[in-house]
Amino acid sequence: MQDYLSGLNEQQREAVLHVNGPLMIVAGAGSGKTKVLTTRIAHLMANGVDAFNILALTFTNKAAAEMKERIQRILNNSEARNLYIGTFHSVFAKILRAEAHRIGYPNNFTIYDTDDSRSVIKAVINELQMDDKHYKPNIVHNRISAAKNALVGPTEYALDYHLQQEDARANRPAIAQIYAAYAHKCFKNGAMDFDDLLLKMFELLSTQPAALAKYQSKFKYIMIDEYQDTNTVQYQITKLLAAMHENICVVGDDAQSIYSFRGATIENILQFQKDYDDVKVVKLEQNYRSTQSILKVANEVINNNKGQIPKELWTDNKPGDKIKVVRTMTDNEEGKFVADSIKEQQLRNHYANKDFAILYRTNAQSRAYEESLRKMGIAYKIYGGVSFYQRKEVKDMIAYLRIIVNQQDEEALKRIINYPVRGIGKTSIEKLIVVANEQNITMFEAVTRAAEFGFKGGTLEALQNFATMIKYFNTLLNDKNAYDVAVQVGKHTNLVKELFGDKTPEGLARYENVQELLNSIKEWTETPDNFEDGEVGNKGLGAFLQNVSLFTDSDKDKENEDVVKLMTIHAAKGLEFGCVFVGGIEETLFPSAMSINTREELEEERRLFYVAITRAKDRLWLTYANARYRFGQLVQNEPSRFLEEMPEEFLDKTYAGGGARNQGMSNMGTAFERMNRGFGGGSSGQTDLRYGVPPAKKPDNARPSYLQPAAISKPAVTAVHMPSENFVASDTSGLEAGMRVEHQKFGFGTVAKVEGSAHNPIANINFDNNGEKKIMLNYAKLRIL
DNA sequence: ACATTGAGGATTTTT
DNA sequence: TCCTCAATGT
Repeated sequence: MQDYLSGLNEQQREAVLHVNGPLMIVAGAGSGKTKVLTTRIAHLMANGVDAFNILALTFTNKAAAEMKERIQRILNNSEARNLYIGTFHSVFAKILRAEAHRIGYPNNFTIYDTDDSRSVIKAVINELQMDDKHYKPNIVHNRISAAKNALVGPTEYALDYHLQQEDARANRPAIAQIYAAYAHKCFKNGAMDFDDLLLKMFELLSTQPAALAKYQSKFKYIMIDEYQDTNTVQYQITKLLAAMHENICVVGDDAQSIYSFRGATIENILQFQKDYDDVKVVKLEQNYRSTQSILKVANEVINNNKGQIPKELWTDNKPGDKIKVVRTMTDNEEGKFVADSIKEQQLRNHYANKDFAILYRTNAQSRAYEESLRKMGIAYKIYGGVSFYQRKEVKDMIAYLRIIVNQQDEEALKRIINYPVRGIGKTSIEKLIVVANEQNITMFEAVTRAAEFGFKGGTLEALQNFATMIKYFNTLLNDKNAYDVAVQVGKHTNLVKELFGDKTPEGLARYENVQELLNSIKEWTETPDNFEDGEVGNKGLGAFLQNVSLFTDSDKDKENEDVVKLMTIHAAKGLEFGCVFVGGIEETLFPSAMSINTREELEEERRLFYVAITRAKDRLWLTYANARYRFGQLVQNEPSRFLEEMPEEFLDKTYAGGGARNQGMSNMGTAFERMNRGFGGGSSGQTDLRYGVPPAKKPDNARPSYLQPAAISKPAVTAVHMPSENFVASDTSGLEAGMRVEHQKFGFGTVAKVEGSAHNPIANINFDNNGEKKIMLNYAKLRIL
């Protein structure tokens, strides 16, 4: 075992060594939080605590896997695999898989993801004869989800005066009714949605004393990461679980709370000290990640929020470059600037692709970056967006697996009963649903007893064949693992064959996706699990499905792929990158137009901005566009108010694209004008004139100037030049052929020509003593004589 | 029963 | 702009 304490600073060590009693760790961005958590768990285990008695709740599965691995490395054994470590959702799903029968659910319950939930809600709305144009499923779902996260059940919802007023005011008075019907339908389907995983866990603990006692005594030590992002249910559950031993350690940073839309309440972390007696508080304030400039800017920004837990992040790291604040004309030029800058940084500072991240507020912004990166031939990967498991073909396959395991699952049944096409049309399906409701049986039972309900001829035959097939698959569950069953399903249903037959590029991709799903099932089947309490490494289909609904794309991320990463700021939480670009720092986008109505909303946007800034280790770019396409239309945006909250002395403000060069202050208009339109000018017609020159379009296949050999190979300096005493770098935006200039190293010379892209101009200069050189104007210091 | 076409709506963030 | 849903035709 390593000497795991030696690499810790004083506060970190304090947090690791305080193992008994409640502990709150306030961990600033980049302060070594994960290190403390993993070391603390390792320390517990090294001192005889059984891994089975430790519960660690993280924000993502990836974080959990990483922690497990680090603990394993510290302890140098495989005990860590016995830890209960994972997201709230996955840990509770696992527990519920053993306990669900206690609260009336089948243990092999299905987990509905967001799409499934919406689809069920839509069906419920239609069955209630309501209009799904007015009761939009996602609005209704958000409302129900918020209620569940606040521990408000359908009955309480219907009786709550304020909620009813709100719904009435929004002209959606029937939400309570839909909520009740939805909850009932999920129950009937033997299914839980994401929120139910928390809600039903709470129900289990609060209504089943035996279950409560079991898990209270089991989890002697509890750790919760990202505590600032927990919601009411999560809070109540952990309170119940920790009540017996009170060895609860929460880690969080109120400045990074960015999930209130999911019901998270910052109160949980602010209140922690009042919830338990003798809470030990440790603050981790030394940042090991970012340069001083980045940290200064971040601190300054977050100080605009009220009611923070007082703390001051500091660092021993080098000062670092100023933060580049770059304005472009359009979102496309923003994308181009970012791609150009990445290439440039790679050549100048030898960064690899994986050192870069492009972060944005909304997923829709990714397209412009994608296009530019593709044009430049830079490898990239987008995180988030439509996940692998949300693709139609993947969901179809999984729907088969779901109905095989749980025949109550009507949602899965509806999805595949006629896919691939087997002659069971819309009319028949509707009839089945009506029959099922009338007879109070499941839809699948209606299928198996189709003859009793007046189905005839081809339709009856199709239904019977379908039922026989599903029942056959079901018999396989007893002695076959998940992979073998899945392969059988692929064969017998013609699902794989059908996709294979489609030779269009999209069809090919779909086929590959299904193959990839099969591969991942195989991989899962072959990976050993933790063996515990009779739950002996179950590799059946049921166990697989429990896992799959909670997978996200970032979980299967190959850490070492050398690609530029694109993701939303939310998805970037907890990650760090050498170079970070944050795009779209504009009013209505960031802060989002939806979040400027209350102080709380605005402060959350600011925290989000803070999270974005603090992802960067070395270099940070903040970009914004004058105008961007939205629904196919070009709309103007003001620069974000957040830009004005940053201290000028750490900023390097430039323009890019649109034919404009780096502009000195002299061209920026009067102080009054600047103050009244924010930095860089807003949308006034006058400003636009300055950019009226069409950008010098070069053909797409043109080699970027900095790829030309002369720009890469380092020219040998033949004659050293001592700069003149009055050497001051000039604004080179107006540099033209024929001008006389002085360079710090190469001395005096004459400009032969100016070339290169608009925001990365390169001058060819004939130096008197050093011959012709290509000089990048954005970086070289030149004095115009 | 199924494919094609056209209109209309969508963008906040996620387990 | 692009995607989804509903109506229409075969």
